[in-house]
Amino acid sequence: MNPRAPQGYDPHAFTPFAVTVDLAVFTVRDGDLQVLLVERGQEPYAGRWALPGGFVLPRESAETAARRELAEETGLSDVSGLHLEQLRTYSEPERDPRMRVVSVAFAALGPDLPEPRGGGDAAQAQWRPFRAVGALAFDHDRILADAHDRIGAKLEYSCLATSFCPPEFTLGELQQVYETVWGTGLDRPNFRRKVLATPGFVEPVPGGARLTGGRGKPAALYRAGTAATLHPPLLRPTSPEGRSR
Amino acid sequence: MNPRAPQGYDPHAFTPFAVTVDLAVFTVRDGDLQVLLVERGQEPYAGRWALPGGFVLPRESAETAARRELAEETGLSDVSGLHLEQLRTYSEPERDPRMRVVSVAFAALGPDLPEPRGGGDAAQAQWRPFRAVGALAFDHDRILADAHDRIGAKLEYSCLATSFCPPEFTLGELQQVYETVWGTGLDRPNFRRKVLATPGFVEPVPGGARLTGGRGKPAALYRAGTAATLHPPLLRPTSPEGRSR
DNA sequence: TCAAAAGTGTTCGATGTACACCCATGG
DNA sequence: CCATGGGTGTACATCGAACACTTTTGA
Repeated sequence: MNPRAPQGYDPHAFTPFAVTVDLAVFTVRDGDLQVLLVERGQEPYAGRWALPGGFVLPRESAETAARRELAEETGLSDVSGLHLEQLRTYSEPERDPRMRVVSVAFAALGPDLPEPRGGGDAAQAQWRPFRAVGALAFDHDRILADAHDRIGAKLEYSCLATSFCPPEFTLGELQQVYETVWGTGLDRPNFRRKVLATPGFVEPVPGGARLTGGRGKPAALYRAGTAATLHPPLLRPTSPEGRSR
Repeated sequence: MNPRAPQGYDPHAFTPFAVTVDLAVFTVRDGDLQVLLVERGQEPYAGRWALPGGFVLPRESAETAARRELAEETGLSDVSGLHLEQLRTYSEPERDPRMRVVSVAFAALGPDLPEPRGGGDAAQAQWRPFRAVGALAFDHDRILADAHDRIGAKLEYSCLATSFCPPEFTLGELQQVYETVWGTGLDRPNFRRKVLATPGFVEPVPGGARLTGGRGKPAALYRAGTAATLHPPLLRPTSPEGRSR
């Protein structure tokens, strides 16, 4: 805050900025990490894919705006359960060729979300495999890469992975989240022990069991626990690669 | 609305915001964690302490603005070596009673920085012990607490601690950074081994040695290495407390 | 010669890793 | 009865916590 402004800011002391939110929404479908993208309808970057987002309205915070946009873009009526996390703010002067736009970026995670309804205009929205995403509009490549890095890192020391799972899930599904985001394989017995040894990470659903692949032994079901952080962390394999996949 | 906008945004689609930066600048002096604060000269919150900061100018990014403010407030001619890190953005509609202000918060770290020159006006700037900071203006309590949490967490898995040290430092000084920020004691022999076992964390200065407390064996000197992250991390003691202090 | 700070060695339990093995189910 | 995925047991290397001990300096 500028201590030199008399009372009420000097109207010439600041430039007005437009403030937007951009969302990197991830989901795991069919063992594949996917991102929600929209196709731009007009210039600049017409026809290019971009992250969904929009303006922050006069009476809302960036967090509120992000959740509103998330609901609009995914078409979900209840997004209150989805994990939404502020990433960082992108404010390079030239990031939007038209005017000065500062964007607060968010990462959002959800379990196998439904197909998005197309946006109001010609713009369409779609889930795209993360690994196959090409060049995006504006600085959205960078935002998406930062979001993926953050998610990957947070899996190590937080209980975030359960946000990618439905309310009841098997340990195999939870493991697949880690493997899908990290792009590595993990040892199933050790993963299992590690997760169960962390109090509050998951809690068993008493009578639950589900067949996952159609074959094999039915797996026990779990719910997300109350813990938020993982002590000690679940580190991703260091050198070349894990094992089974 | 910006006249450059070609077929740009609908002028009614967005509200203009003022964008500021707020800085939580930490330093370690006399084995104490200190924060740079400014005293506000006028309403609102006249006479209250606040984090330094100011408006983002038309042609600069938030990062550039933060570094400029940092130089102005600390009075240092060269702040290029100081660690500056974006924390998050605070955008609650009512966070400034006068108008809509979105603030990008940064955390900055430096080794035993000089006394700040007072700001141009009645406002004065001072180093204050972090543990003794009272209620600040606006939402700066929250920002400061978030900054401290972030710094503490980053010490665990990054080489950030060297940013609190002068160009050449002893392992005892480095350890004191951890102890000061975390508020715990650490076992010196184990700390030493851990640091030296991490390639690129520190590198020895060939002939260097320094007496730290006036008494005792002179300590070898080290420089910051090239590594940025710590694998494996240097976790802070879990339960009640460490040992020596 | 004592206090204080740096630095080394060693023990022991916890943790992670790799892998062998058994269990339940559908085709 | 075999493939497939869930779940258990175990041996071994590695790491970190705790603490005893030596070294070098100033008073």
